[in-house]
Amino acid sequence: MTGTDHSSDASTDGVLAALADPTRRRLLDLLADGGEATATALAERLPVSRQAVVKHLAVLAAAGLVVGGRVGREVRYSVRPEALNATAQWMAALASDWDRRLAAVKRAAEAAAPEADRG
Amino acid sequence: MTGTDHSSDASTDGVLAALADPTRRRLLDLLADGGEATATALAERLPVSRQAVVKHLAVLAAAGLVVGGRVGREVRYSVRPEALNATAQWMAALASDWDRRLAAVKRAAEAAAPEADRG
DNA sequence: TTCATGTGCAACCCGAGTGTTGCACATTCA
DNA sequence: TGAATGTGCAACACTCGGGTTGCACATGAA
Repeated sequence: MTGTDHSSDASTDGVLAALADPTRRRLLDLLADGGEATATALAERLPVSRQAVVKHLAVLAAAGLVVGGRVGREVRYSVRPEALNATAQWMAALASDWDRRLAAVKRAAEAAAPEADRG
Repeated sequence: MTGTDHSSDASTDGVLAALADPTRRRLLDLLADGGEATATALAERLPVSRQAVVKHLAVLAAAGLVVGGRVGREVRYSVRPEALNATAQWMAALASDWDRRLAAVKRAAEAAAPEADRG
């Protein structure tokens, strides 16, 4: 029962699912590079239709990775680092947790049998 | 052209895809907690069949997140932190990259129009 | 050898996600 | 006002991932 459950984290869940798709990562890259862009403009730089881009942006927005604001008749999207930062930290914590446990297991094994059994 | 393409990273790609699924995250948690386990044992602690677990473990192994070794007639899986660490760092780098760009954009905007246009 | 346990492989089902197209609505500009 | 541009919504097709079941094969124990 050393368990700290990392498997179900409401906010990171959406971020991980969003980042799993290559097209969405590409969108994030374009947005991070350009600072701001509309779905129509982004679609011109990708091999998919505008509607596909819109759907991807909706997923990214739901995950908190981007935010879109209306300016006149267009909707400009931009990147939002907070959610990504949070997930990066979650991941780093998980990794160090694994390291901790593995080190503990290794120590236990060595303590139980230094080189062979010793009576 | 400030672009540093984070969107297509061969190794992180698999890790992100692997982590996108809740059942796989749960598996990783069980493995990190128990240190080592077989697919059959893991299936008993999850609401899915052994075969489903086997498939998930294959995905995790392909991503480098777990490794399985045969011991007699059973295959024991354990967690491997390296790939996770690498992806966590990739993600942190991406996040700080976003921060950098956004800060630059903000400075540029403020420099261009301190409070209003000034001729 | 016989039985139990654990794994491997294959076929199959099903839902969700990705992508498309078509059209209606909104906004800007001539 | 009308034309151009951009967005929103809906229906549809298709693939793929997650899950299941069934059975064959391998290994350890009695």
